[in-house]
Amino acid sequence: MTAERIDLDRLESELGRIGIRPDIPRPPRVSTAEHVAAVLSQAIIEGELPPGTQLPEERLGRSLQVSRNTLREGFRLLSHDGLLVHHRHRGVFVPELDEADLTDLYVLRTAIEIGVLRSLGRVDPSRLRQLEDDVRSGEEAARRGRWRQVGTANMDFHQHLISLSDSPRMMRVGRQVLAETRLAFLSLAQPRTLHEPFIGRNRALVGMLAADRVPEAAAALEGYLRDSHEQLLATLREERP
Amino acid sequence: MTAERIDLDRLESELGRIGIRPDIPRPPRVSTAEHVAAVLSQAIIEGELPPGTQLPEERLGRSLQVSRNTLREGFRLLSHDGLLVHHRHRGVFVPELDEADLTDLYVLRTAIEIGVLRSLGRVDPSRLRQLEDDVRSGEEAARRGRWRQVGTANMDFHQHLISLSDSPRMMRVGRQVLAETRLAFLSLAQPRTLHEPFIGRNRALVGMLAADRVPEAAAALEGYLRDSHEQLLATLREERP
DNA sequence: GCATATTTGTCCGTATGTATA
DNA sequence: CTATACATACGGACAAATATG
Repeated sequence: MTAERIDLDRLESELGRIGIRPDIPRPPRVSTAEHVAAVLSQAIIEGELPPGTQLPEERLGRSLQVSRNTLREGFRLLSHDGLLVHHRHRGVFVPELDEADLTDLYVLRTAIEIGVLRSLGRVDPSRLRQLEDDVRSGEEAARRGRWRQVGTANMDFHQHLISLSDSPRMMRVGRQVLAETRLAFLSLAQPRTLHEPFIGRNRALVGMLAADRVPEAAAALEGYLRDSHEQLLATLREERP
Repeated sequence: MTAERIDLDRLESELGRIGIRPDIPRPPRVSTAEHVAAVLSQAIIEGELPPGTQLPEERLGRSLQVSRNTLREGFRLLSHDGLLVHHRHRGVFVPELDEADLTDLYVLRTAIEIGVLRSLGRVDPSRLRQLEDDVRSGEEAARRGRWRQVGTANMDFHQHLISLSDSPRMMRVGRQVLAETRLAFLSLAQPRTLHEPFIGRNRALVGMLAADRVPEAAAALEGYLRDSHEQLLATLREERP
């Protein structure tokens, strides 16, 4: 209980930095519920709200300056892609992922990412620029020891990889699964050992794509994801005996 | 406008058959918003609400006997997996899929279904029973000329195929993509030519799985989906010049 | 195990904003 | 252009379920 209170307090102090405030107008194209969902999503992914945190309607509504009805609409949006869990008559919580969730997540993630590469024809080199940027910013963050930032760059890399498919639905599912994966990483305490090995492998992937060796890249990615999954599982077992 | 009115009238008359009524209690584990989403989802998939239909809050709320707040929560749930589209300040509508949507849908669908087969080890024969049942009920419906029912059996077949993965997330995405695919089929007027060729191919797939020739089944499924996609595109172009 | 307090679930009324006839 | 219908968003109310002592 106390822990949750503290987390919510921290959220409240962060809110101005992240988003909603009456004096900071938001783009008029976005509904309030969607904006709420975006703010909370970012807070969760950034680790502002650790797994297990409850999000009480009344209090959070006051913090975000939205009515309970609107807040609940935002909750519905987020709970649908696994970033919140809804316990009927108890409220919404930041989910705590277990081993089964992790395995499940990697089954889906592998299907999506491999599916993208298998559906890809030739890759336009100009579209690899984003991937190269992500690799570079990952390397840069690693040099500075900012391991959480390395994780963010890595997620961007995979999101951009998926967007090579030009398929909005693949990108949507990809966004969901990557957000949940990020959640799994966040609950673990060893960002360095988790992220470091994959910086080089990301660069290698870009190389294969640039050389138009897409099937080779697909095979490499499959091993990559298998290794990442196993390492994540091992770390989870280590930290939670 | 007039057409939409008529459709809604039909929905209202169907509502009792489908679900909500004050005197018909629903399972107490399900929130009203989720129940609303389930009812609407079924109505859309069954073709009760043709693509393009608007769902006005006030009127539909009266029909379903729920408040507008609750209805809106249900809308948020559905719009998130593509069964409703939300036009800001205009309302929610049953989506009309175009060619791009169709192609997009099949990219995702292929990734999911092929991903399932590729992640599969040996298949427990007892788990193929559901698939066999779906094939049989498809054949039966075809004999009777109930082509829409053939379509339903086909969707069940693919849902059960995906559930072989034992991955809740794969099954969730599968449900979404299959529901949208069903929507695409519904807007076309040739259920027979669309469904007939695939009855036999479903049976063949079960045969390969039963014989533990999973990679062969994966290859067959890939061709299957490619053909289905092309046929659907051709029909769409034919019916909408 | 019970009584109480808190939180969620659901509904209603209303004021405002927006798109369309 | 105005008129109208509808969605957006808010706040209050009460019932129902859960958590707390």
